Amino acid sequence: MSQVNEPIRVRYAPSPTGALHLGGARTALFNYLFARQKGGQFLLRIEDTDRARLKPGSQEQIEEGLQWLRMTWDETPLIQSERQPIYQQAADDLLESGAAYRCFCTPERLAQMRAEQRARHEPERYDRRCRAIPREESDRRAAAGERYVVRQAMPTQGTTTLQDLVMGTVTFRNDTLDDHVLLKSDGFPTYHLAFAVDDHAMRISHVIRGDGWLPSAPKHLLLFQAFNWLPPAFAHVPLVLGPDKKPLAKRHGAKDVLEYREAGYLPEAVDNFIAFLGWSPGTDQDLFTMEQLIAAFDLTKIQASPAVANLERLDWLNGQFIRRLSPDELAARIAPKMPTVPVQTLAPLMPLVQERLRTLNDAPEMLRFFFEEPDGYRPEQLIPKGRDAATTATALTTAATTLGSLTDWAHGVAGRRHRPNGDATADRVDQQARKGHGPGATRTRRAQARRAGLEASRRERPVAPADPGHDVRARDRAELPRVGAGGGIVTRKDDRAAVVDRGDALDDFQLGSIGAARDHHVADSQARARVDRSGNHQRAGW
RNA sequence: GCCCCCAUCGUCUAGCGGCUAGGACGUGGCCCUUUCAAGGCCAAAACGGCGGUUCGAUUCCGCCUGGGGGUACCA
Repeated sequence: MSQVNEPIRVRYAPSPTGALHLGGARTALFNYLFARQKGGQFLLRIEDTDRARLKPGSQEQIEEGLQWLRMTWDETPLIQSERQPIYQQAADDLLESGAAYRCFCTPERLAQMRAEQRARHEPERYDRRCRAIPREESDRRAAAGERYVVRQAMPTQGTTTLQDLVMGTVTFRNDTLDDHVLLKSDGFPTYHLAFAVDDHAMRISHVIRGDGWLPSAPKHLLLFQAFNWLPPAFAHVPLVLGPDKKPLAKRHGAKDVLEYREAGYLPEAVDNFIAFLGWSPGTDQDLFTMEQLIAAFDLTKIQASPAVANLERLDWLNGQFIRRLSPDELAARIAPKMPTVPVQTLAPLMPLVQERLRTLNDAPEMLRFFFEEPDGYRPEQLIPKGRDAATTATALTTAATTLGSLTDWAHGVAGRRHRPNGDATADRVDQQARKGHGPGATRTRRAQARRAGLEASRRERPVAPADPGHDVRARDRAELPRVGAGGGIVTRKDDRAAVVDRGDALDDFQLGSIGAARDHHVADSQARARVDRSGNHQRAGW
């Protein structure tokens, strides 16, 4: 079915009716990976034969999405609306050979016909009335200016079998095939005609497309046959569903892959994520560079069942990729998210956040205390549980004095000082699940918030809702200006500082929220953030 | 209604007649830890149902059920 020794040429053929969504991006990626692995071409075709649904700017949007995801195409995209005469000619050829015929039925008659078929519980398809019109009469009526469409004349018996690279062998009975329209009365081709004509013209070797096309695949095969053309190989990939098991691209999640860019996702993570929607290399490796994806990709390993997009996995992947960036690279990626901060200022700060980021958009909030005055505390917020105002004031004053005397604020990369991983032995003991709160719950709330933010296409994550009566500290964290998020990374430089932050009154405190300490920080962010880069931050390649 | 596709943990998946059914995300616990993370260890969690074929079925076949898609002068 596929050509022997023909060069590999594939295409992604969106219709410009909107943005590039995750499912479309995946179809494009599968095409792209296949082409690059085989040393073939990856082409673009704009299917804009439906003038009614066309959306201006959509093509640019789709192209930008593809570019962001690092999919580059070869050759100039083919625009179907510019090729009308070619389709006309193709339809004429089919008319001539008897593989198609003119249909003069009005939309009203067709509607009535279908209504009757439905009432009789019969399959709804064209009753082929016009197929019986003699050629001469057909020509005469057309010449007289009567409106018509061109329909494909399907064989009435036998079967058509498709060898699909993903779905396997699929057989259709020809008598169930509809004489569908090839050329509309406005002179534009339908998808079916344009598809066959263009894939032939573009010398496409493999058609990798959504499995929504599977039911019409036999018609397409028959069409190639009618033209006496060698058909391409087919691979119908199952669609991507949203969390509600409904096809993606409709109501939920980001409709446009570019929204993922806005939400702070790395293109490499998104590529990795969508590649694994319905495909798996069959190994345990789950982090892949584009090059590795190209090397590992295998059309025949694509799952035949639809995949549900698990956005939590994308969050995790994104964190993994962020951690693998060099600090400079990370700073460059974060820079657009913090337009008021020069990238050189950002760079030394990266080790403070690199281990904790899940999206780039988390960075401004984590780094905020470097650049902003606190927006004010209510005194009661500063008093830890079990303390009173007086002892708290004393502690804060002591902290301010001690920290204020420090001159060197080198950072030890908190949490990374030779800290052997503990081995947990007494594990299986007492695994009572504490539902509703605890660290896990906090994480879940965050993930939900992140997604909520994505849905709303907002940059800012809404503050996690308080959980009254349960985890007081978690609640406080949510309510306080989130300076505390940076608190822990406030530095400690030597034992002295350590003594201070262990000070009696401070043990339940987030050091970073201490204004005096913060002030000191703000005084000289550069010097202060001389970061220990010897840590675990060089992770080139994996 | 008719046609087509699909069916392993909540999710993505490995499996291609004999496996303690493996991995990942997420979840829970422990460890590490001044916070949040990250990391390490551990745990709970799946072959939709019924019939066949076979010495033996998650795996092959059929039916059912359940999803999904198509059924336009949309792509």
